[in-house]
Amino acid sequence: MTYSEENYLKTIYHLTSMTEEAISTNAIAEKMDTKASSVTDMLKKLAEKDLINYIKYQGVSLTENGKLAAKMIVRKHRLWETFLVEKLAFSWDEVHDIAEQLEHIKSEKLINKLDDFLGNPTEDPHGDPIPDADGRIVKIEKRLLSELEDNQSGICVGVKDTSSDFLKYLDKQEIALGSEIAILEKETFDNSFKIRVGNKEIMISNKIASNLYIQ
Amino acid sequence: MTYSEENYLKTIYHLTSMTEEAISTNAIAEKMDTKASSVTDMLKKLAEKDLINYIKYQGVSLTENGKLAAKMIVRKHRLWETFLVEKLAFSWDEVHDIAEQLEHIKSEKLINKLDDFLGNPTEDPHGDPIPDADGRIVKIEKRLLSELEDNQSGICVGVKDTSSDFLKYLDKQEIALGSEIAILEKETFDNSFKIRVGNKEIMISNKIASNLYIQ
DNA sequence: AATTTATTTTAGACGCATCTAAAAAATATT
DNA sequence: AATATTTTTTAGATGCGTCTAAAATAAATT
Repeated sequence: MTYSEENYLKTIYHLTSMTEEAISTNAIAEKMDTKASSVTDMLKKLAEKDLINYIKYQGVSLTENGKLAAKMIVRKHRLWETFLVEKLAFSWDEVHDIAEQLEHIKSEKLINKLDDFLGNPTEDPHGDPIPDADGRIVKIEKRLLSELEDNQSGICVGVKDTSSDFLKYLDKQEIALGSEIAILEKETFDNSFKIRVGNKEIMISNKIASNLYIQ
Repeated sequence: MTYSEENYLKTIYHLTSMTEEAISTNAIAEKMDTKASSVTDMLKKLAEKDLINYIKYQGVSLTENGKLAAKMIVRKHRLWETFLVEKLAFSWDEVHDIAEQLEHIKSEKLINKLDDFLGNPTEDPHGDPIPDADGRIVKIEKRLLSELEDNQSGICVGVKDTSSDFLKYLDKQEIALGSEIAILEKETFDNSFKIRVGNKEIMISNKIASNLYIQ
């Protein structure tokens, strides 16, 4: 599989997890910052290789082959991210672009040895699950912070938005995976929250609360 | 720089270290298992970017820019090899192909952090020097085992041939970096050697002796 | 239901890295 | 020095992934 094919497959996989319906050509093009015509060309190739189900004008879905292949790319991405943060002391906002390159390295033995070296982690530095060598994923129970009510609390176990900007904001507010977060007050007017993190009290917008996973 | 440009540059760098003269198009083509016409095309591109000195029909040499760029690729290759052997427990005959991929990952920060993580090694698992972040190389004093005479001895500090076949042979004979090797007898007829490694006595051909570096 | 708008696909082009076949230049041989 | 051989370059083609512009289809609107 080429570098480009892998990127398409991964994108389709991620889009699939956000909706029940078939994925549209435009959705893929937008996510990959490319043109719809380029996407169409690639979809033909992926369908030819039995990685996606593709009917002209009807969008696509992953075949079992495609889903497994996509999971293996995600596995590599998340294991490399874990390596970068845990072993090389990168911060969680720096690792995405590098892992984006590392995920295309072809060697099953490498990735399995890396997995062992890291102690077979089940989640990456953003709280996202890492598929095992067979593609199995350990689902963790989690809710968005924005779904909590007054006086409820939980542990931060992941982020929905993994953009560098958002992660840097969290660093600034000293919110990390494992942080205990308690809702002190929910403002009904704009759905913002007054929360306590550690022993600090801060205000966060609903947008922030909608991107933090709590357990 | 593209993946392919980097490979050409690295090849020219390695060929340069074996001769004083300008590198021929054919030499590059043979080493890279490609056609001379493909090489010519690439040489034009590299010359355009001021990475090589190229005069039609006269062969090529690296510019200062090109030499530094090549050293950075070699640095990456050898640091990754070191990582694979030291941290992931690969054997020294398995790492070349994977490092061949990893050497193209683009991130200066990554490679410098990896360097630190490994303890700033000066040599890779085959005894080859690892250029530092500025391209400096610590030259180690070494001779070929085949240059020694009766009753001389030394420590194995590197291999000239890094092919998987040769490395596997060495593993079988229990010869590794750091092994003490003593010449018991040199056979003048075929220049083969009777040597002692550890507490074993074995016969090795001149070809073997000509690919082992001793200090 | 007809028409407008949006989405998706096709057709044809381009850059990159490669190739084959032929031409040009350098080198070796007689 | 002339000729033969080898090396290198050029010319033109191919596959991959991308693009623009235009055509085809689907969805939304009146």
